[in-house]
Amino acid sequence: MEQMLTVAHEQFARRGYAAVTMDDLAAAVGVTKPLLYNYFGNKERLYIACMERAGDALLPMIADAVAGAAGPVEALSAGVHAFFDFLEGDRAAWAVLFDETSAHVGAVAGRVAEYRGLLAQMVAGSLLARLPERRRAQARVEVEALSAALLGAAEALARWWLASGAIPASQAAELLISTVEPGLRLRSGREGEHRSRDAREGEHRSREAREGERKSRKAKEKGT
Amino acid sequence: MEQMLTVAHEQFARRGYAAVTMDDLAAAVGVTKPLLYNYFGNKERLYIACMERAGDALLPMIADAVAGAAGPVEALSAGVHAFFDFLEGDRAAWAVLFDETSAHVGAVAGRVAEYRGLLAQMVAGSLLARLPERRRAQARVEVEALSAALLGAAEALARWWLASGAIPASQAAELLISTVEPGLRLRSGREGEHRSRDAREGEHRSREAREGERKSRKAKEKGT
Amino acid sequence: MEQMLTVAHEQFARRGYAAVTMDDLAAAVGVTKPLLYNYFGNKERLYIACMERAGDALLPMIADAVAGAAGPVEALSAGVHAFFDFLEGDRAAWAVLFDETSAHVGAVAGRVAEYRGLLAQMVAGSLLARLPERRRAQARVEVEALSAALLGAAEALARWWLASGAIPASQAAELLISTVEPGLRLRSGREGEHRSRDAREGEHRSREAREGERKSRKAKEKGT
Amino acid sequence: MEQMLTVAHEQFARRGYAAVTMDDLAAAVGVTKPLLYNYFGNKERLYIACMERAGDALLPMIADAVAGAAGPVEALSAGVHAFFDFLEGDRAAWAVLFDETSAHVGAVAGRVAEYRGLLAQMVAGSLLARLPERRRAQARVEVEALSAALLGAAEALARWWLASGAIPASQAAELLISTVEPGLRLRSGREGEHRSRDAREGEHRSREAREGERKSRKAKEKGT
DNA sequence: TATGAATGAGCGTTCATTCAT
DNA sequence: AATGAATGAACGCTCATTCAT
Repeated sequence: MEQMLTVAHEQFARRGYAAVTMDDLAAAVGVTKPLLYNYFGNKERLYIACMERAGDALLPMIADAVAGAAGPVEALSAGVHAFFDFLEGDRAAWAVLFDETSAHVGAVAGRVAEYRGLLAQMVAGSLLARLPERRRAQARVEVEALSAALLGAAEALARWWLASGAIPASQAAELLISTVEPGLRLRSGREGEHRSRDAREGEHRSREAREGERKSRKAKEKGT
Repeated sequence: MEQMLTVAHEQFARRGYAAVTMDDLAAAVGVTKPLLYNYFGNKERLYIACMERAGDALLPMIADAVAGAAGPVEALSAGVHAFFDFLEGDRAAWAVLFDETSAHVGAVAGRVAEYRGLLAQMVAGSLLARLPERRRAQARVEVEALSAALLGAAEALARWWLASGAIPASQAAELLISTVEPGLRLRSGREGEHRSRDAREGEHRSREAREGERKSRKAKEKGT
Repeated sequence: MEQMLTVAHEQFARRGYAAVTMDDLAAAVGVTKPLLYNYFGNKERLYIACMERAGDALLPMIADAVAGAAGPVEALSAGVHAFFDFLEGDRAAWAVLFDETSAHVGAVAGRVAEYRGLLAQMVAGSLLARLPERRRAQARVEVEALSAALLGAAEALARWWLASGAIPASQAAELLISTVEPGLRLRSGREGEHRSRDAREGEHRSREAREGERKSRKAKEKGT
Repeated sequence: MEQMLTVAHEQFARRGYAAVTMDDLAAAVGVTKPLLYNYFGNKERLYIACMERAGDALLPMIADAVAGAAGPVEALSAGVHAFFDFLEGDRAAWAVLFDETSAHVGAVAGRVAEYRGLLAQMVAGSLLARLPERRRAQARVEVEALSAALLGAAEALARWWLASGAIPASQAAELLISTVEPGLRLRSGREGEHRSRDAREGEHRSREAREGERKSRKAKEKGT
């Protein structure tokens, strides 16, 4: 059962949903097709099971990273790093979660959207947290758009990174963060309009601090 | 012939390459399958024809916009705006050009990669233009990564925009531009060596520090 | 019209009836399909037209050769030589006349059978001519069988000769003639009752002997 | 599985490779197409399977018959009889093995050629066995041609016999044998240099005479 | 007379899915 | 709990053939 998922995951990730047949899978796992159907019902549900295993590993990782961050800036950084760390750990997981080959397949599309939505919410949450309460409502749409864009950037960068392998995952993450961070800061500043010079400077300082926090928090988790 | 492409384009965009059958297309166009084959040879080539029509409309638009810009900043802005203007004019074009449903289909994959590559080159060109000659070579990899990320952001934002339609295209474009612009400016400044010594050292230090921390953490994990 | 036939003939001969499409033919001739259909009605009839051109050239050649021969022996020789001369002059003609790729195609089969039948009749005529009037009726079936066998030998030898080209056509013809001539002479002699009693008995004996040997050997095998 | 082959064999034999569709076969067997594909992969391979069943039955029968023969004369006789015995046992087998309807179909052509080649080799072996060692090399080409002719005669006679059924199989076999035997004996004698000078000259003369007659007659025709 | 444009019918093949055991 | 055997439903593609002009 566990091995079925593992093998299926690997196959889907490498060759895409449509290109993998149930015969292939059965042969690769070393069981017969009816067994696959007994366990997973149909191909879609098998794929979704793979997705969920990956999603249920990725989302908490990011959620924890974000939740453990001291402020919005740190949350973004921690989230992106968590994302690339995850990829580094399981390159295939990514492909199953976000490969759009399956995006048009009925039941799968919903599930993919769901995961994307959860991620987007988390990103949006981070972004909104930068804003003072009273601005949030009116900025919600823009934040939604920015979340989508941010996720898209992360996905595309991840794809590039997986394909080229030219730089370390953390460097890729840093690249993305450092590119959007100033813009986001300006935006929240503008939207917030009330930040003191101190806060801005403090931001600079607190970035290093946050990194440290993130790192130490993760270390603790392992110990758990 | 033109109508065939139009209808096929619309179908592919809406339902994805794999989900559209030649029978569907023939029925939708109001002709018979053999006619489709007479004109386009096979399904792949029909899809590619749709893609090319879209690509050959999109690429020059962006290229012109970028070429006509006064400087790097304006180029980015003009390019992104051109991209969203294009989408506004033909929403489906986008999906056919970048829907990954077809990415695993032999001959199509190459063509998709080609268009993506051209776009990425254009973006990379804009980004590199910010750098003084002698820094370009060593920054090339990072620029490649940034191009991928930027395109990903634009694609994702476009997808969101097409799905929600909540804001005007130009506003979506502006959102993306204003988010990445400051970061890109900082980067090119830094890489261009025109920054104050302080800024360079500060950034440099904190970056190395973070990297170092993360690395040591990961090393420890391995030991576990 | 004449060129159509020529090109079609060449195509059919080289690639076989089924493998040649009307599109191929139209393209090879340099006209459009409807023209082909105007002239020949359909593919079958076009093929038959090719066959007839070849058959109407081959049959008279052989008929003349046979008719001009001094006696039965010479008739056989002249016929076989005429056959191979014909092949030497137009190698493709052969393939269209006797390629069995088309043998199962309705209307063609009949026409092929017709030509074969005419040839067989001519051969049978030669063979029967060796027999005195009153024996002909009772030998008719055997003569029919021999005709078929002889034609088959000639066809197969022709195929081999066309493929290998190892010896001149006349030598191939001579090979066939010299191999069957003695047997046919013996046969007509025997049937004609002009053979000495010794010859008849000798032949008879060896025949029974061979039969006996064969049968007993088979019986032994069964016991194994 | 066995029944599939049997039915397919019968269909192919009766209607030819091209005329039989997989749908026909499935319906005739009483199963569905996918099952056919499960077992045989594709149409070609199914046909080849039929051929092999026939070939693997025919070849050993002939090989054994030839091998068990006392001398060259007996080998020929035994071989031809084995061939017709085989046909008598399974009339359809023949058609599948040698029907040229399939000769142009890629993978099949090779297999057909293979079987023909094996048979031809056996025949050629019998014929060569008649010759003294030192003559074999130079006679090889003629023997090849004779093998082809002999096989062609047997095939054609078989076709005639299957179609007419006018005489017993063994009589058909005997007819062929008695027709070629004397000629082959003469040939091996001549090549073996054991013939009397008279016989050789007589043969030689009549041969040249025939050639001369033929040639001059043709020359006259041209002048007409 | 000749064609550009179009099609009806069917073929080989595949795949997710399901019984009977 | 697991399978060997089987299938319904399409799918991409081709070909001989025919109108409208």
